[in-house]
Amino acid sequence: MQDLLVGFISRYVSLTEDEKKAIVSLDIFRSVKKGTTLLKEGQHSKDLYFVIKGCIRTYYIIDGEEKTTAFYTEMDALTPHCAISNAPSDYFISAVEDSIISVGEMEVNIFEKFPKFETLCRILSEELLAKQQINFDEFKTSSPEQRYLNLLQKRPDLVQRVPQHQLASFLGIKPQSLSRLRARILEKSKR
Amino acid sequence: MQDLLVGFISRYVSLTEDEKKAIVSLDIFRSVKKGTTLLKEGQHSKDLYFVIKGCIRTYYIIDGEEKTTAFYTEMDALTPHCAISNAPSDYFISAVEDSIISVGEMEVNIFEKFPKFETLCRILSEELLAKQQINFDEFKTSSPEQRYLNLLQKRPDLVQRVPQHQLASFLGIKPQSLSRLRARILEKSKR
DNA sequence: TAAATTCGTTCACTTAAGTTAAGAAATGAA
DNA sequence: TTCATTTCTTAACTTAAGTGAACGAATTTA
Repeated sequence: MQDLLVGFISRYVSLTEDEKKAIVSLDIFRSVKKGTTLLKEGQHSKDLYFVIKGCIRTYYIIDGEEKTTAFYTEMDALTPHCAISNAPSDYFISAVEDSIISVGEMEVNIFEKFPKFETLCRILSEELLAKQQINFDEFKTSSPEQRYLNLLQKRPDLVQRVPQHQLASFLGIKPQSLSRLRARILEKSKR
Repeated sequence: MQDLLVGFISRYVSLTEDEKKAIVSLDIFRSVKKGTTLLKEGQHSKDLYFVIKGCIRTYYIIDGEEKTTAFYTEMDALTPHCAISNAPSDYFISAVEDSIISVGEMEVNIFEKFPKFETLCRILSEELLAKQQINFDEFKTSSPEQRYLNLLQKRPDLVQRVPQHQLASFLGIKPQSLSRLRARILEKSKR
């Protein structure tokens, strides 16, 4: 299981045997049940998450309503804002399915101890920023229906494994609108 | 003018006099007229931009229509995807106003020559990623009207200095809808 | 297993954005 | 300065999302 994490990191920076051992010893592997909350709004935490198996999500609670903004599945890394900004978190993180995750700690002087880790973080942030930018641009420039069809192409698994009402807020609409939109698409494809 | 760039960088990493000189000598300051295109779709470029004065924007052309996705004003840094991914750009960058920008080059071994530059890039990417994430989340969880009111709070200058049709696509709507929405808000505030 | 809650869908109705078109105002170029 | 183009607004109509409610299905929990 540790190999997956080491393998993931090795795609970005080459690691010595010692470094591999250090990572494995630093990281804790946690098995979490569906619905478990890993981080709550208002909490401080320096934890970084890497999904080995399963699915976790981030969501806000606005006017008592859950607004899911992101899903993280196998081989996805999640760095909560509060881990780098040391402000309290303004969102929640919880498990969509039974999952196995690796939880790392954001230590104060980690970059001095492991300069390679800074390179890894730079590359990951840059890559993520680029992806995020593209996602945002696509979101802005398309309608809810297009966004749903786009999701079907890019992350077909999500549509299957995630509850519809969570998907809806991820797409920026209400659950009823997602239902209707799907019925509309089905209707079109019949004709 | 160089001081602004050095000052900006100094907020993130401390610089020696030699490093300051190196930055100033590496960077080119360009004065660009309103409407000038700095980067076109399909082009390859390793240029990084830092806005000293004025405003530049990124936009896609989709079905012959311009879709503005971001604005960069004083003290904003813009790292185009193509500069880090070495794929051709899929968007345009152009000046909204007459602007003065600093154009840096993304060199191959820059991080080996200047380890501090890697720290700078990591911090900037992390910070930007966090901001971007929050922006995206806010966008998803609010209506066009809320987004416009939000923009009025957060970047009131943009609403003044940027053409309405560019603002509209930035808000994810059509120019006509923005006009109507503004009229609606005005109507509400009267009553 | 039974009751209670949550979830997904459908419906009717309301609200707001997209679309097409037209005209006025501002801007830029000859 | 004048003409042409672009930009902004308004309007009428169309389309789709929000809202509130209802109901069956699925899932939890007692």
